[in-house]
Amino acid sequence: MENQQVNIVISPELYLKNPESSELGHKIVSKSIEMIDHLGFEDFTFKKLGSSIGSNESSVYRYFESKHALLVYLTDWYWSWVDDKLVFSTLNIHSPQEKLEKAITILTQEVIEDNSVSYINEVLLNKIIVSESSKAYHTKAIDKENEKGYYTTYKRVVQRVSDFVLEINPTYLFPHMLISTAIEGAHQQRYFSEHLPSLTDVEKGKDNIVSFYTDLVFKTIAC
Amino acid sequence: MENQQVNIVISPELYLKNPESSELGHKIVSKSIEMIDHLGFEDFTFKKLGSSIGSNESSVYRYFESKHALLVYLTDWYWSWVDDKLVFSTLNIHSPQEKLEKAITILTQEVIEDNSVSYINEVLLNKIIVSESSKAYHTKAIDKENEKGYYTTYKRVVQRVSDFVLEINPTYLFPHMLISTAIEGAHQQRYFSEHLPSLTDVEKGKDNIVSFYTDLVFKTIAC
DNA sequence: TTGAATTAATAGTATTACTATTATATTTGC
DNA sequence: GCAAATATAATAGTAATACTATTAATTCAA
Repeated sequence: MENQQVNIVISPELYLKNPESSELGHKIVSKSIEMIDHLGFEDFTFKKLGSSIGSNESSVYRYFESKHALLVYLTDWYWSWVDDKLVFSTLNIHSPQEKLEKAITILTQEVIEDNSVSYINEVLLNKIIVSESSKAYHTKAIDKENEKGYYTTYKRVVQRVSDFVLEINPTYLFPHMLISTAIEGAHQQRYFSEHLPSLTDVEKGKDNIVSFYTDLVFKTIAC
Repeated sequence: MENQQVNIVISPELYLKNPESSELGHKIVSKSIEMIDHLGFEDFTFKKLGSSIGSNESSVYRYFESKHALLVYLTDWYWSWVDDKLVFSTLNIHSPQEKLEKAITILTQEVIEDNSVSYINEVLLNKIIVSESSKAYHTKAIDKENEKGYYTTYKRVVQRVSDFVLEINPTYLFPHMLISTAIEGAHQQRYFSEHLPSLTDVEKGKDNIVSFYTDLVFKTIAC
């Protein structure tokens, strides 16, 4: 899986000019991931980004209409990448149980390898998803953005894994709630384990999050 | 329960001047809840708040050192209120199962009555918790703020209900993860049901969220 | 009634999140 | 190989934000 060829295509609604189409675009995406991870989304600005890639603010604005739009782009990229991993790694699994288990692992594990796409650090991107991505959809413009298709990739991921749930238990009534709870919950628990550990039961050095959500999902859908 | 006398005391770290100590303080808290619900946290400003209560920006700053500090205050107030409800409504329940069920209901249900504290609209405050409260702790200053005790009330709520879990199953290893997953998950599902419904299985007119999380928790802790 | 404290009014600052304009490169079609 | 189109850089500017500081007016309390 480490050498899987990924070919992620992002919907044109999510940018003004495709950052994949130029060297500057690559730098914008690459450096923004580093800077958002390092500064946090609030303190990250296009001015700082521009100057740290030897360019400037207005050039960044030719690619993304706002800071928020860039965060949505990064989030969508992440979910496209995860969806690819899901498809690829469940392709040859026939047992529905094994398939679901694999999917939950992919959705809840920490990303520790960075080797899929040259100019995107997937480890840092995963950290951004954990600590900043909820800001992408907690906005007053959510309904308008949803209509424009900003969140379709994430919905596709939830739908895909919900379908695995239904393969195991076709009568289970809440597969989407269960899977979105596991996805968002795992991110939250990762954030809590680092900053508010008394809200979790994560032990130093151990990663209980994957097994916690695997257990939770299988117990919940059992007949 | 509707007429329970609530007496919520907020830790002095969470304000500069106690908003409970003056009429202006009441107005600040009261109106900020309305305005954050209406405008969203990003578009809410102390300038707008000041002028809409017939006062001004700098007077608001005498109570709260920043917009963010006010959100943390409101969040803490909410959890103090919920903790009060938890204690009060489980006091006379002896069965651990019933106690936990009651607690999960309190934590995951939508607030639909506003009658506890005159100048605080609990219905709107609950809506703010659902759509804005994650911004309170997703900040680069989280560790410093945690040290100052900004999030102790929330932790107390999670601890209290985790203890109910352990009364039922003393060998269950992840009570905090389970309860914080249920709390945050319920808020998330409420938000999704309104804005990204395909991530949920909530049907119009029905409130599946309470029963979904009750079922999930009890199945997960069963031996 | 004096003085302390609270609040209101005003002004000011650095920064942000943009938009607009122009100049200079770079690429591309012919 | 060159003109035309396009991309980028540089600069400037704007309205708003998130504050701080100062002073004046009002209220409260001994």
